[in-house]
Amino acid sequence: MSITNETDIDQLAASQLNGINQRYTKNRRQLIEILLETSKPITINQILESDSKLAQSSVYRNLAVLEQAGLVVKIITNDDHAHYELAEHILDHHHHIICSPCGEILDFHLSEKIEKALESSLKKIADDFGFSIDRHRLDLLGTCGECAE
Amino acid sequence: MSITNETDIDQLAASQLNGINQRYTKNRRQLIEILLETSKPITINQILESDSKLAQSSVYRNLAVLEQAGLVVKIITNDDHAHYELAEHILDHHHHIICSPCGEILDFHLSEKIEKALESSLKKIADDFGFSIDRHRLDLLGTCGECAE
DNA sequence: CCTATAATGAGAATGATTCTCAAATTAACA
DNA sequence: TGTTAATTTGAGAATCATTCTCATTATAGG
Repeated sequence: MSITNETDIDQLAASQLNGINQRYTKNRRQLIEILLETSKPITINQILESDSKLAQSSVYRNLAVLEQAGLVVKIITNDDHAHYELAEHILDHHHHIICSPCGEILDFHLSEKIEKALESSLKKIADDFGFSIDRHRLDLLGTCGECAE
Repeated sequence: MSITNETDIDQLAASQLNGINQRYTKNRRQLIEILLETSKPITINQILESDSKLAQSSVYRNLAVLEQAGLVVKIITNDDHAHYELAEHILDHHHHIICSPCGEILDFHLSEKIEKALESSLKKIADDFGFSIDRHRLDLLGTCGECAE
């Protein structure tokens, strides 16, 4: 499942924002667009560089709102600078491969078979711990080819 | 593989610190001890509360050194406050179940079968991306029983 | 026991993120 | 299409976890 049609995303965004009593404003729409154009998670600084008209404080605030609405996911690594990308029901379920030296993050997919096995395993574990689970995340930490040279 | 004997850990710590030209001092030993006593990842504040004689700046500095030496792992969630625990060759390979509301982190284990399947999958993926991998991490994000009430 | 080198502690500095508040925008309705 | 009330915005100040500084203390190795 993955949404690529612009209108669909706008409707979805408006609806999910509405669900938490927030408006789908021009600024918020622009953030969604920027994230759509990028194929990998990006930092606030990268967002600011991509359009100098954006106000830093608004970007922070709006990404937080979009995250609350479930439209955007904030990715924290051991690096400073959080990264942001669209939620999985807009992109699709995937995981992250992270280069520790340079901080770059790329998306990868697990085979459906392993993903399924993992999920059922995790469900059982969550039950044992008395947790209700929102999501899982799987990261590969290492060094990219460029940084290794 | 898991080390519980105190002497063994001291030898290991001394050796790994020595490997990066660092000493196994009383402060660093105490941090290792505190982490050994705790069965789950803890924050710097929790460490400071457990012994008021510890200097905050030294704890930060020494945890960073212990991390470089490969003795300690720093865990970043979406919460503020990083958590720390002993490295996997001292404890054992495991993953984290995180309560988003309260920030608590607990350890869990995957069945050996799934863990193996996952690892071989990840190895292939890393190759495809031209990455060399240090480790992987798998987190379950949700709400613990207590926070759900 | 000396000496050179590394570690410590207290507090200052840093920097990503959050907060504040006046101005601009928007939604809803007449 | 105006009017009004409520929300969002932007610029800069404030916050706070973490890192840095530097004088003092501890350590290793002769």
